[in-house]
Amino acid sequence: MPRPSPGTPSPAWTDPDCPVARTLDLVGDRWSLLVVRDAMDGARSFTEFQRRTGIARNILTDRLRKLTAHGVLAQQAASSGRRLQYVLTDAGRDLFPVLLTLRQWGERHAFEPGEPHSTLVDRHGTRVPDLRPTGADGAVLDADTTHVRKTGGEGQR
Amino acid sequence: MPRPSPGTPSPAWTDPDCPVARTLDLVGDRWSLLVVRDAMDGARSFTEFQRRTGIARNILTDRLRKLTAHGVLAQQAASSGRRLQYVLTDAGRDLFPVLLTLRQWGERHAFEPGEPHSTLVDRHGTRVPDLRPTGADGAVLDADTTHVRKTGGEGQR
DNA sequence: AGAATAAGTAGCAAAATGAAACCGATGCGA
DNA sequence: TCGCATCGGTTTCATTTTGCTACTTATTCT
Repeated sequence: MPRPSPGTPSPAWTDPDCPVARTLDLVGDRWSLLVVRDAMDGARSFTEFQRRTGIARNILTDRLRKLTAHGVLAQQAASSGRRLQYVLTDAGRDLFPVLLTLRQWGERHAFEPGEPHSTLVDRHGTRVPDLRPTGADGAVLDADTTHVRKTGGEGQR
Repeated sequence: MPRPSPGTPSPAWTDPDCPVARTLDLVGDRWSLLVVRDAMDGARSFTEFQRRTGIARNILTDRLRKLTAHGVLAQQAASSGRRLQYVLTDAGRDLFPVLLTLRQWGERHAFEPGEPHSTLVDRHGTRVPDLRPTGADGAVLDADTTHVRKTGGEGQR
């Protein structure tokens, strides 16, 4: 088997040095993250993904293939003779914080004040608290208190 | 002017109850989050966004307009007679955690082991630590320890 | 065995994207 | 103040990507 690790996109990366851009190159289309969302919520089969997302079948085929090629999903023969299933890899499960922040932003900004929406809860049924970026010293971080340090070709100085 | 608040997409939402899906409807295309990334990094003008992202000019026009319509960016006449600029709104700045988790996932999974990439640092130049979802009790949360609670049409029971 | 279901494919129309040229309104130096 | 460069787009047109609606093949069920 080749290396499933990063898996370079066809022409090249949109912006090779930026991790945000690379992530978006891999999962930043209209559907991939919804597929991952549903995988986290228990979906395994083609039909189940199709039913939950409502995505067109040919596009779903393509996305499942790309996510697999990029190491986010893996195909696995199910226990009892069933057809094969798509399961999240470690990298796929690691998208949890991304889905969580997308969810929380949506809850704050994409619904009218009293409008109902699904929520994420833990084992005890308690609502998952807002994720807040903090620095090593515990201070809350935002766009104004951080900045991107570009990489010189050589090691970080 | 209508209400800038959420700003319903044309036909309707992909999945009206899901905050993840709504967020992706608003900013989940190939470019919007890169525009927001650059806005957080100081870009203000059309040309500056164009130069940094490399996006086609007509598409950039469209994205800036949509982000503005959705309340992520706002147009502002600059101080000294300059042309008008695009600045992040509160909702836009609140996308910081989303960009951060995308960045951190990319750092972990979209680069070869020793490959260099830009990093996010705080005021002191210290690398921003990984964002970890935790429950109210402080336990680390992931896809296996949480689940989505769907909203019945009526109030939560 | 026969029917229903799963998992795709194929073909085609519609929508989104990208590249390049074009354009009017500043801004700016001589 | 004239002339040129720049900014912030718009237009046009070709290429890609989506989304539908069949159609197909392999399982699974009864």
